Amino acid sequence: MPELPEVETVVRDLRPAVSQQRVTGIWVGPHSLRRIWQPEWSEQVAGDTILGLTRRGKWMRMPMQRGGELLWHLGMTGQMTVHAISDPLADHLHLRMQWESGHELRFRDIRRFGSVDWFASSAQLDAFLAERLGPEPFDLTDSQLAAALQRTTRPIKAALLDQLIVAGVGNIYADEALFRAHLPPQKPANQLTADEITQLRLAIVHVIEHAIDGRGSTIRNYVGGSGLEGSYQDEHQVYGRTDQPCRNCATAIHCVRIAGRSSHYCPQCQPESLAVQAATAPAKRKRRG
DNA sequence: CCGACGTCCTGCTAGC
DNA sequence: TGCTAGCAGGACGTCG
Repeated sequence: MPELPEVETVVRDLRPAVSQQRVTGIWVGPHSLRRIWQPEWSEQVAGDTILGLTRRGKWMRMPMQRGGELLWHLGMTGQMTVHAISDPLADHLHLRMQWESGHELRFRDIRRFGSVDWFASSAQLDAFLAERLGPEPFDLTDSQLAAALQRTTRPIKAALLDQLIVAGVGNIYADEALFRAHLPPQKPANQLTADEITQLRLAIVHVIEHAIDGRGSTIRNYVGGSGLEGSYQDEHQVYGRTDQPCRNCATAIHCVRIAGRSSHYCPQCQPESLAVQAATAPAKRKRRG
Protein backbone atom coordinates (compact mmCIF):
# COMPACT_ATOMS: atom_id res chain seq x y z
CA MET A 1 0.00 0.00 0.00
CA PRO A 2 2.06 2.88 -1.22
CA GLU A 3 2.26 5.81 1.15
CA LEU A 4 4.58 8.81 1.01
CA PRO A 5 7.87 6.86 1.37
CA GLU A 6 6.92 4.35 -1.32
CA VAL A 7 5.76 7.06 -3.71
CA GLU A 8 8.93 9.06 -3.03
CA THR A 9 10.99 5.96 -3.86
CA VAL A 10 9.15 5.49 -7.15
CA VAL A 11 9.67 9.16 -8.04
CA ARG A 12 13.40 9.03 -7.28
CA ASP A 13 13.80 5.79 -9.23
CA LEU A 14 11.84 7.00 -12.26
CA ARG A 15 12.75 10.66 -12.55
CA PRO A 16 16.03 10.16 -14.47
CA ALA A 17 14.43 7.59 -16.78
CA VAL A 18 11.32 9.58 -17.69
CA SER A 19 12.77 13.09 -17.92
CA GLN A 20 13.13 14.46 -21.46
CA GLN A 21 11.43 11.45 -23.02
CA ARG A 22 9.30 12.30 -26.06
CA VAL A 23 5.95 10.51 -26.11
CA THR A 24 4.99 8.72 -29.31
CA GLY A 25 1.80 7.03 -28.14
CA ILE A 26 -0.41 5.82 -25.32
CA TRP A 27 -1.85 2.32 -24.96
CA VAL A 28 -4.78 1.92 -22.58
CA GLY A 29 -5.94 -1.44 -21.25
CA PRO A 30 -9.50 -2.77 -21.36
CA HIS A 31 -10.17 -2.27 -17.64
CA SER A 32 -10.67 1.25 -16.40
CA LEU A 33 -8.80 2.67 -13.44
CA ARG A 34 -10.41 4.84 -10.76
CA ARG A 35 -10.70 7.59 -13.37
CA ILE A 36 -11.44 6.73 -16.96
CA TRP A 37 -8.73 7.70 -19.44
CA GLN A 38 -10.24 9.96 -22.10
CA PRO A 39 -9.13 9.16 -25.66
CA GLU A 40 -8.47 12.83 -26.40
CA TRP A 41 -5.84 12.86 -23.64
CA SER A 42 -3.76 10.52 -25.76
CA GLU A 43 -3.80 13.11 -28.54
CA GLN A 44 -2.80 15.85 -26.10
CA VAL A 45 0.16 13.87 -24.76
CA ALA A 46 1.41 12.42 -28.06
CA GLY A 47 4.38 14.36 -29.37
CA ASP A 48 4.93 16.12 -26.06
CA THR A 49 8.05 15.77 -23.90
CA ILE A 50 8.16 14.85 -20.20
CA LEU A 51 9.87 17.51 -18.09
CA GLY A 52 10.18 15.56 -14.83
CA LEU A 53 8.38 13.74 -12.03
CA THR A 54 7.57 15.11 -8.58
CA ARG A 55 5.62 13.94 -5.55
CA ARG A 56 2.94 15.67 -3.50
CA GLY A 57 1.43 13.53 -0.75
CA LYS A 58 0.78 10.17 -2.38
CA TRP A 59 0.30 11.74 -5.81
CA MET A 60 2.87 12.03 -8.58
CA ARG A 61 2.79 14.84 -11.08
CA MET A 62 4.42 14.66 -14.48
CA PRO A 63 4.70 18.08 -16.15
CA MET A 64 4.89 18.17 -19.92
CA GLN A 65 6.70 20.67 -22.12
CA ARG A 66 3.50 22.08 -23.66
CA GLY A 67 2.14 23.01 -20.24
CA GLY A 68 -0.17 20.09 -19.45
CA GLU A 69 0.45 17.63 -16.63
CA LEU A 70 -0.28 14.01 -15.91
CA LEU A 71 -1.25 13.08 -12.35
CA TRP A 72 -0.61 9.55 -11.13
CA HIS A 73 -1.79 7.69 -8.01
CA LEU A 74 -0.68 4.18 -7.14
CA GLY A 75 -3.75 3.38 -5.03
CA MET A 76 -3.19 0.11 -3.21
CA THR A 77 -1.29 -2.01 -5.69
CA GLY A 78 -0.07 0.34 -8.40
CA GLN A 79 3.34 -0.15 -9.97
CA MET A 80 5.19 2.14 -12.39
CA THR A 81 8.21 0.78 -14.20
CA VAL A 82 10.19 1.51 -17.38
CA HIS A 83 10.70 -1.19 -20.00
CA ALA A 84 11.81 -1.65 -23.57
CA ILE A 85 8.68 -1.50 -25.71
CA SER A 86 9.42 -5.03 -26.91
CA ASP A 87 9.68 -6.49 -23.36
CA PRO A 88 7.07 -9.16 -22.46
CA LEU A 89 3.90 -7.73 -20.95
CA ALA A 90 2.83 -8.50 -17.39
CA ASP A 91 -0.82 -9.03 -16.47
CA HIS A 92 -2.93 -6.22 -14.97
CA LEU A 93 -1.32 -3.61 -17.22
CA HIS A 94 -3.53 -0.54 -17.64
CA LEU A 95 -1.45 2.07 -19.38
CA ARG A 96 1.70 2.12 -21.49
CA MET A 97 3.31 5.43 -22.46
CA GLN A 98 5.61 4.81 -25.36
CA TRP A 99 8.65 6.94 -26.11
CA GLU A 100 10.75 7.83 -29.11
CA SER A 101 13.68 6.15 -27.33
CA GLY A 102 12.14 2.71 -27.77
CA HIS A 103 11.28 2.49 -24.08
CA GLU A 104 7.96 2.96 -22.33
CA LEU A 105 6.48 3.64 -18.89
CA ARG A 106 4.09 0.91 -17.73
CA PHE A 107 1.36 1.37 -15.13
CA ARG A 108 0.32 -1.94 -13.58
CA ASP A 109 -2.34 -2.14 -10.87
CA ILE A 110 -3.89 -5.38 -9.69
CA ARG A 111 -6.70 -3.88 -7.64
CA ARG A 112 -7.28 -0.83 -9.84
CA PHE A 113 -7.50 1.66 -7.00
CA GLY A 114 -4.89 3.74 -8.79
CA SER A 115 -5.50 6.53 -11.28
CA VAL A 116 -3.94 8.48 -14.12
CA ASP A 117 -5.34 11.92 -14.91
CA TRP A 118 -4.61 14.61 -17.46
CA PHE A 119 -4.69 18.30 -16.58
CA ALA A 120 -4.47 20.88 -19.35
CA SER A 121 -2.56 23.30 -17.12
CA SER A 122 -0.46 23.25 -13.98
CA ALA A 123 -2.80 25.78 -12.42
CA GLN A 124 -5.72 23.35 -12.73
CA LEU A 125 -3.65 20.60 -11.14
CA ASP A 126 -2.49 22.95 -8.37
CA ALA A 127 -6.13 23.66 -7.56
CA PHE A 128 -7.05 19.96 -7.62
CA LEU A 129 -4.31 19.11 -5.12
CA ALA A 130 -4.85 22.18 -2.98
CA GLU A 131 -8.37 21.16 -2.10
CA ARG A 132 -7.26 17.64 -1.15
CA LEU A 133 -3.88 17.98 0.56
CA GLY A 134 -2.53 19.69 3.64
CA PRO A 135 1.18 20.25 4.37
CA GLU A 136 3.88 17.70 3.66
CA PRO A 137 5.11 16.08 6.92
CA PHE A 138 8.46 17.88 6.65
CA ASP A 139 6.76 21.27 6.26
CA LEU A 140 4.15 20.72 8.96
CA THR A 141 4.54 22.96 12.00
CA ASP A 142 3.41 22.30 15.56
CA SER A 143 0.94 25.16 15.38
CA GLN A 144 -0.53 23.93 12.08
CA LEU A 145 -0.97 20.44 13.48
CA ALA A 146 -2.41 21.74 16.73
CA ALA A 147 -4.94 23.91 14.89
CA ALA A 148 -6.04 21.04 12.67
CA LEU A 149 -6.39 18.56 15.55
CA GLN A 150 -8.25 21.10 17.68
CA ARG A 151 -11.02 21.15 15.09
CA THR A 152 -11.93 17.47 15.31
CA THR A 153 -13.06 14.94 17.87
CA ARG A 154 -12.14 11.99 15.65
CA PRO A 155 -9.61 9.46 16.98
CA ILE A 156 -6.07 10.68 16.32
CA LYS A 157 -5.53 7.71 14.03
CA ALA A 158 -8.41 8.84 11.81
CA ALA A 159 -7.04 12.39 11.80
CA LEU A 160 -3.61 11.19 10.64
CA LEU A 161 -5.23 9.43 7.68
CA ASP A 162 -6.90 12.70 6.69
CA GLN A 163 -4.77 14.02 3.83
CA LEU A 164 -5.89 17.59 4.54
CA ILE A 165 -4.26 17.46 7.98
CA VAL A 166 -0.98 15.99 6.81
CA ALA A 167 -0.31 14.76 3.28
CA GLY A 168 1.11 11.34 2.53
CA VAL A 169 0.53 9.43 5.78
CA GLY A 170 -1.38 6.16 5.36
CA ASN A 171 -2.29 3.26 7.58
CA ILE A 172 1.21 1.86 8.12
CA TYR A 173 3.01 5.10 9.01
CA ALA A 174 0.09 6.40 11.08
CA ASP A 175 0.35 3.32 13.33
CA GLU A 176 4.15 3.52 13.44
CA ALA A 177 4.15 7.23 14.25
CA LEU A 178 1.58 6.81 17.04
CA PHE A 179 3.69 4.05 18.58
CA ARG A 180 6.79 6.23 18.45
CA ALA A 181 4.85 9.10 20.06
CA HIS A 182 3.44 6.77 22.78
CA LEU A 183 -0.10 7.75 21.77
CA PRO A 184 -3.03 5.32 21.58
CA PRO A 185 -4.80 5.48 18.20
CA GLN A 186 -8.21 5.89 19.87
CA LYS A 187 -7.36 9.13 21.64
CA PRO A 188 -9.59 11.98 20.45
CA ALA A 189 -7.53 14.34 18.29
CA ASN A 190 -8.60 17.43 20.21
CA GLN A 191 -7.42 15.96 23.52
CA LEU A 192 -3.73 15.88 22.65
CA THR A 193 -1.54 18.19 24.74
CA ALA A 194 0.92 20.60 23.12
CA ASP A 195 3.78 18.30 24.09
CA GLU A 196 2.02 15.27 22.62
CA ILE A 197 1.45 17.16 19.36
CA THR A 198 5.15 18.00 19.13
CA GLN A 199 6.12 14.41 19.84
CA LEU A 200 3.65 13.17 17.25
CA ARG A 201 4.90 15.55 14.57
CA LEU A 202 8.50 14.51 15.24
CA ALA A 203 7.47 10.85 15.18
CA ILE A 204 5.77 11.27 11.79
CA VAL A 205 8.88 12.93 10.34
CA HIS A 206 11.11 10.25 11.85
CA VAL A 207 9.23 7.23 10.53
CA ILE A 208 8.70 8.81 7.10
CA GLU A 209 12.39 9.75 6.77
CA HIS A 210 13.61 6.34 7.85
CA ALA A 211 11.12 4.59 5.60
CA ILE A 212 12.37 6.61 2.62
CA ASP A 213 15.92 5.56 3.56
CA GLY A 214 14.72 1.95 3.45
CA ARG A 215 12.97 2.46 0.07
CA GLY A 216 9.57 2.07 1.76
CA SER A 217 7.71 -0.97 3.05
CA THR A 218 6.84 -3.90 0.83
CA ILE A 219 3.79 -5.63 2.31
CA ARG A 220 2.25 -7.29 -0.73
CA ASN A 221 2.69 -5.88 -4.18
CA TYR A 222 4.71 -2.73 -3.77
CA VAL A 223 7.86 -2.28 -5.83
CA GLY A 224 9.81 0.89 -6.54
CA GLY A 225 10.28 2.32 -10.00
CA SER A 226 13.33 0.12 -10.43
CA GLY A 227 11.29 -2.97 -9.56
CA LEU A 228 13.11 -3.37 -6.22
CA GLU A 229 11.13 -4.10 -3.06
CA GLY A 230 11.38 -1.92 0.05
CA SER A 231 12.91 -2.98 3.37
CA TYR A 232 11.23 -0.79 5.98
CA GLN A 233 8.66 -3.49 6.79
CA ASP A 234 11.49 -5.10 8.82
CA GLU A 235 11.55 -1.98 11.01
CA HIS A 236 7.81 -1.96 11.77
CA GLN A 237 7.16 -1.82 15.50
CA VAL A 238 3.40 -2.42 15.44
CA TYR A 239 1.94 -2.55 11.92
CA GLY A 240 1.10 -6.13 10.93
CA ARG A 241 2.38 -7.44 14.29
CA THR A 242 -0.96 -8.35 15.93
CA ASP A 243 -0.45 -10.66 18.97
CA GLN A 244 3.32 -10.49 18.56
CA PRO A 245 5.43 -9.13 21.44
CA CYS A 246 6.10 -5.41 21.52
CA ARG A 247 9.75 -4.82 20.59
CA ASN A 248 9.99 -2.44 23.53
CA CYS A 249 8.11 -4.17 26.38
CA ALA A 250 7.07 -7.63 25.06
CA THR A 251 3.35 -6.92 25.61
CA ALA A 252 1.19 -8.43 22.86
CA ILE A 253 0.37 -5.92 20.10
CA HIS A 254 -3.34 -5.15 19.86
CA CYS A 255 -5.33 -4.63 16.68
CA VAL A 256 -8.57 -2.64 16.59
CA ARG A 257 -10.55 -1.07 13.76
CA ILE A 258 -10.54 2.71 13.61
CA ALA A 259 -11.93 4.68 10.67
CA GLY A 260 -12.51 1.35 8.95
CA ARG A 261 -8.81 0.51 9.05
CA SER A 262 -6.83 -1.97 11.12
CA SER A 263 -4.94 -0.10 13.81
CA HIS A 264 -2.04 -1.71 15.64
CA TYR A 265 -0.70 -0.51 18.97
CA CYS A 266 0.98 -1.60 22.18
CA PRO A 267 -1.42 -1.20 25.11
CA GLN A 268 1.57 -0.82 27.47
CA CYS A 269 3.65 1.69 25.49
CA GLN A 270 0.60 3.59 24.21
CA PRO A 271 -1.63 3.60 27.29
CA GLU A 272 -5.19 4.78 26.90
CA SER A 273 -6.71 7.13 29.41
CA LEU A 274 -9.33 5.51 31.64
CA ALA A 275 -12.15 7.35 29.89
CA VAL A 276 -11.05 6.28 26.43
CA GLN A 277 -10.46 2.73 27.62
CA ALA A 278 -13.98 2.44 29.03
CA ALA A 279 -15.49 3.77 25.82
CA THR A 280 -13.64 1.54 23.37
CA ALA A 281 -12.63 -1.60 25.23
CA PRO A 282 -15.75 -3.69 24.41
CA ALA A 283 -15.43 -3.04 20.68
CA LYS A 284 -12.42 -5.27 20.22
CA ARG A 285 -13.48 -6.64 16.88
CA LYS A 286 -16.31 -5.62 14.63
CA ARG A 287 -17.69 -7.65 11.79
CA ARG A 288 -19.00 -6.02 8.71
CA GLY A 289 -22.33 -7.02 7.35
C1' DC B 1 -21.01 20.71 9.08
C1' DC B 2 -19.05 16.60 10.89
C1' DG B 3 -18.09 11.93 11.32
C1' DA B 4 -19.12 7.15 10.55
C1' DC B 5 -19.59 3.91 7.20
C1' DG B 6 -20.02 1.77 2.47
C1' DT B 7 -17.89 1.11 -2.15
C1' DC B 8 -14.58 -0.18 -5.40
C1' DC B 9 -11.19 -4.24 -6.73
C1' DT B 10 -8.45 -8.80 -6.74
C1' DG B 11 -5.29 -12.02 -4.53
C1' DC B 12 -4.32 -14.38 -0.69
C1' DT B 13 -5.39 -17.28 3.26
C1' DA B 14 -7.63 -19.08 7.43
C1' DG B 15 -10.89 -22.32 8.40
C1' DC B 16 -14.01 -25.85 7.51
C1' DT C 1 -7.85 -31.50 -1.12
C1' DG C 2 -11.10 -28.01 -2.43
C1' DC C 3 -14.06 -24.43 -1.53
C1' DT C 4 -15.30 -19.94 0.25
C1' DA C 5 -15.84 -16.06 3.36
C1' DG C 6 -13.20 -12.57 4.98
C1' DC C 7 -9.57 -9.37 4.83
C1' DA C 8 -6.25 -5.88 2.97
C1' DG C 9 -6.99 -0.03 2.33
C1' DG C 10 -6.79 5.20 -0.52
C1' DA C 11 -10.01 8.14 -2.00
C1' DC C 12 -14.52 9.44 -2.32
C1' DG C 13 -19.65 9.11 -2.07
C1' DT C 14 -23.54 8.79 0.96
C1' DC C 15 -26.18 8.96 4.99
C1' DG C 16 -27.63 10.25 9.69
